[in-house]
Amino acid sequence: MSSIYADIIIDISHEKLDRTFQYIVPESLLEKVSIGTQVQIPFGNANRNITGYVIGLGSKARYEVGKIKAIQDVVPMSVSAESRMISLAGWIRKTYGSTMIQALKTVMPVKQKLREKEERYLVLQLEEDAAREKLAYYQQKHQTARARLLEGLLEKPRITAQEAAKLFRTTAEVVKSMQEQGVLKVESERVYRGLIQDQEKESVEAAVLTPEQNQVLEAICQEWEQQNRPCLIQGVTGSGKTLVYMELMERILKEGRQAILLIPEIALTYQNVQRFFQRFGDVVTVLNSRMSQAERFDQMERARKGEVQIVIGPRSALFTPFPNLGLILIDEEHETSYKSEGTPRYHARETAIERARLEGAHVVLGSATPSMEASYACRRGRYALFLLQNRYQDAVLPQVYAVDMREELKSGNRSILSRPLAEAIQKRLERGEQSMLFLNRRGYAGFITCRSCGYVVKCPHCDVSLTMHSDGRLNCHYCGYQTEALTTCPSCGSPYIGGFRAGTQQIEQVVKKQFPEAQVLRMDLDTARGKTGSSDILQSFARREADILIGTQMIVKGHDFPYVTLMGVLAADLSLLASDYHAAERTYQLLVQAVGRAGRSSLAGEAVIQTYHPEHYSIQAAIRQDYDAFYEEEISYRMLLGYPPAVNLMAIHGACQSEEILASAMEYLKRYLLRVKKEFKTQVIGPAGESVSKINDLYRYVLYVRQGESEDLCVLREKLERYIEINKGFDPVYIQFDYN
DNA sequence: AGCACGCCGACT
DNA sequence: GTCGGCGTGCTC
Repeated sequence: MSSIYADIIIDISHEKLDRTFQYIVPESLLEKVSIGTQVQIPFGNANRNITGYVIGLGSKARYEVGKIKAIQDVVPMSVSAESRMISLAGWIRKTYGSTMIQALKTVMPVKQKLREKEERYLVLQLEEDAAREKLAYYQQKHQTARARLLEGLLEKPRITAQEAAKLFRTTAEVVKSMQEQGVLKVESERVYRGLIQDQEKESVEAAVLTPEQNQVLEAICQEWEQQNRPCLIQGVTGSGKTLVYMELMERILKEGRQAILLIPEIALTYQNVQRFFQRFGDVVTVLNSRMSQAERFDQMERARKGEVQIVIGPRSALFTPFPNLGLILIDEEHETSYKSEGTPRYHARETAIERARLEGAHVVLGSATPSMEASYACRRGRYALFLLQNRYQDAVLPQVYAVDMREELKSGNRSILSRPLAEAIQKRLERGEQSMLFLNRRGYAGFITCRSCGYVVKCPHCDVSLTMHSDGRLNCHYCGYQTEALTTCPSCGSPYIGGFRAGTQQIEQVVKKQFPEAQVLRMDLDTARGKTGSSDILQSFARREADILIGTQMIVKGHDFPYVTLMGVLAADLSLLASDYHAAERTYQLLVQAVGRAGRSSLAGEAVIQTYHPEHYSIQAAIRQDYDAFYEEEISYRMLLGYPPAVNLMAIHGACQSEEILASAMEYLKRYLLRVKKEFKTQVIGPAGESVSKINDLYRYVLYVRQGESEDLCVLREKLERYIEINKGFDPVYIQFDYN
């Protein structure tokens, strides 16, 4: 009978120990040891007793068997935040496929950065004379390491431990003995960084809920007590979801538990979180991606110690180590930023639900345009659905018109602005109201093509069209490659080569030309650079310093401008052209969001949607603001074509420098999949080149596995991982798995 | 991180 | 000899 071995990570924060060690699980502990268990183990030459965490179990030894020691003891019922987070990492590993170390690093960004946050300073404690004397003594005694350090300290009496170690090659022992001799002192700075200036908690403006909001609130609390399914609040823009969130938080806080609010990165602005500061004061903290690792870690530490009760932040805030987590709220649940792009490719919604399950917390999702996944789950009874249908203070939804750009072209208008939209802008200018123009997507605009032969200029490293900037240079959005503008077509030599479609910059030029008297602001990735770039532009617009704001996605997310009464959507259907199955969903969501920006106050709003496909159901549904109609159309389409959420889909991404090796590797995978197919009732599609088939000189292929019913895809993935590991031929190929 | 081991100059 | 400090390498 063979032993069971456990992979254990040591609870010491040092790069050298940032890996697993294998230990034998003694038979007496077999029952008690599982992934996430906290254990006592002998470590090092002296077998000193330290704590570790089990992050994997297996029956084969990867180390000289005689040298593997045994686990000493299991720490009983370890309820520490760590061990719960390790269980969560285990789930992420199993569900999304990655190594345990990678999963741990997403769940605990702590470990590897721990050293950076604690700035330890070495401070000279002696007077100059005494120090010189000591230095002479060290030199005379040939205590070279101490002499080096002391000499350094005489130059600069306060130095970080890190710097000292690098400059004078000191070791911990030297520092320790000099500290004991009273030559120097170790000061560790424990100042929390990344705090938003403390905000006075305002004398409780008694939050008055509308009857509808109150009803939803009570219904959710009831659900918590009964089935505790994830709750989805589907509320039209301006229905006051935030108020409901705050009430829910209030109740959780009263129970002595903590809450996490996830919001999309792009909506993380000061004005959006200010309301939470006003209501809850300094028990709230905000994380964002502009913060350094160290700053974020400090805030996580405060949460762990119970100094804060509410954390607001993007996807990664989901892993805040609260001692007694009660509620996870996910605002704008449909946003794509909740899906991780790196490894592991976890989804915040699913991961939140798992974390809540592990810790006995609640999950509440909110959106005006829920993802197909969430709505599907509601209709299947896996989530509970709550509706908020009335806009706050009786604001009315804007009037929405679609303009068929084909008709415009037929009647001789070749401008980017249709005549109805131009007229509407003119009216706003006369009335002193504001307009916003939303261009559906940067990157689709500004292709360089030859009008003679149709050649499209592409990046030599990536299979992506280059886009032209205002200085005439050509840019690749994937790898950053830049080149001079072309004057003749490299393919046919024709001089008729140039920009074709409009980007935000071109629209700005057209608008300025057509409305010379108007003040125009533009906001896109170029103008919104830097820490304050985007909020400067938005604030300036909010102060009515401009009449027209032109921008990409950024301008339609969560900002309220009371004097905006017109929203013009240019190229509404560009996102329909994207080649993945989310195209219609994205289009609908963007349009509804854009339309919702107009007329958020007593002034009546209007939205004009310019499109080449006015008959498409996503555009039709957006015009009528009819979510259910959109959902029904879309879900039947997904069922028909076998796309998620109706069907489970797993993508296997392969990348390799050699196209040949990649192609044959993917072919092998396919054959393997077909062999095990009967067992799993799957359908295999591909392999095919990705929509962007080459990035940074790596070729990329994708293979899809489709599966109707159960969660067998995970099992299949694990089988594949084993198959790939065994066969050396896959070594030069990067393979990544992705769900839905 | 903490510990042992081998190395080296200094002191009894 | 042997003591105390230094530098290196290892920890399942």
